[in-house]
Amino acid sequence: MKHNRKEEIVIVAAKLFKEKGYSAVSMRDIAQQMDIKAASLYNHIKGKQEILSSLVLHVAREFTNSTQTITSQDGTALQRLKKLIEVHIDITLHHADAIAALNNDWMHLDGQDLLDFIAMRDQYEENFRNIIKQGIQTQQIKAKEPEVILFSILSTLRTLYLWNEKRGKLEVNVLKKELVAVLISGIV
Amino acid sequence: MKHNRKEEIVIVAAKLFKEKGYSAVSMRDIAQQMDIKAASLYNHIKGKQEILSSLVLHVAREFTNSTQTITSQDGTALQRLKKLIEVHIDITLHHADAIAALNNDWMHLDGQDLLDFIAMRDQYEENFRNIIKQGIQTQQIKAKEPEVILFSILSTLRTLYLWNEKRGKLEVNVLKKELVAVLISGIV
DNA sequence: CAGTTTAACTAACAATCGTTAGTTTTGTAA
DNA sequence: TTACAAAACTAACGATTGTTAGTTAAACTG
Repeated sequence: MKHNRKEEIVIVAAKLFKEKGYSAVSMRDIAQQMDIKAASLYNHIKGKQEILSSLVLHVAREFTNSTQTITSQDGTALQRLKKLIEVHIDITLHHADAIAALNNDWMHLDGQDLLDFIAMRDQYEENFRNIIKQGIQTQQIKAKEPEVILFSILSTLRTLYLWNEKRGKLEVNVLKKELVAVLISGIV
Repeated sequence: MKHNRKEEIVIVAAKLFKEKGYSAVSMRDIAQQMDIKAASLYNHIKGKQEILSSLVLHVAREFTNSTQTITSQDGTALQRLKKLIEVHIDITLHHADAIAALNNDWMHLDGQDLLDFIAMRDQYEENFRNIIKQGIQTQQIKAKEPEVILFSILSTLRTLYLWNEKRGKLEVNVLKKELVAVLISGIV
């Protein structure tokens, strides 16, 4: 099956991208990690760009779909926000390496892929922003600057992939509970 | 003065590094942005590595020194935490581009520079961690998992450089006040 | 077993990389 | 104006980059 081998390449590449970034990883680096020669990679993929766009767009779509689902179902702003945080944690734990590329290497996407990514990212943020605004309107959330709240929560969620390793003993459900509590109720 | 020209190079390079990352920016890119040829850069700097280490180590030292100062002065954990957030905001607003490199390109440092950076980063995190633990002991801070609190606040602060541009109208002191409130007291 | 596809290989390409050497221009001080 | 230093230039280097062409060995399919 071609698919398996291609997926292997993407997974291996993601690990390397996470450590050094897209530009600092050569096709020969990726090949070496798979115990083949660089030219052999091209039996399975079109080029380096395809590896990146496979990685980034796939996980970007997951985020976009999840957010759409949450905002289409009913629930208070706070319930939605909690769900959003939990979903973000789930996706991060399943695709830690891909999320590194999504965070740090998206700007190396080309042409339509780049436009698609930016559109998805903007839509995701807009959904997030609307939930917060809704929460402020219904007075579930303090009337702080919405952008500060959005930025604060989103920063934490986006960097979660880095802390996933250190997490170690912390159970997923405990992590969810603690993080939801800290982000929503603060620390005092 | 040699110093001025070298600083110009570092500033220009920082802006490019922020957009595409250290590895994706060539010496020719930097030179072009300064309207000179790449070879001319070497009249002022030793090489590409020196640009990176100037950028990263300088601002890393600022963070380390500020944290040391805060922990050496007396004050409750919460007062220290507040001060730490404010100082972090100040440094970020003054060195937004350098912080991009510090966050994303530190792994491309070489030899002793890399070791020095890691040591400073670890020390910074350890100081931060101790303040939080102190706060939990004195019951100023909720008895949540310290690592989750540390990770959450630090993620937000480290990503602040990205939101600095969008901040736009938001006054520095307003930003400080809002962010301190959100990070410490939560949003409900 | 024969025929065909899959996936590896070697070799090489044009482009670009960081950097060096040697030279010329520019600016300043006597 | 002459002398010197600073800072630009041209040209080129060896290494590495992503990628292609052509070939060979292994693995299915009839």
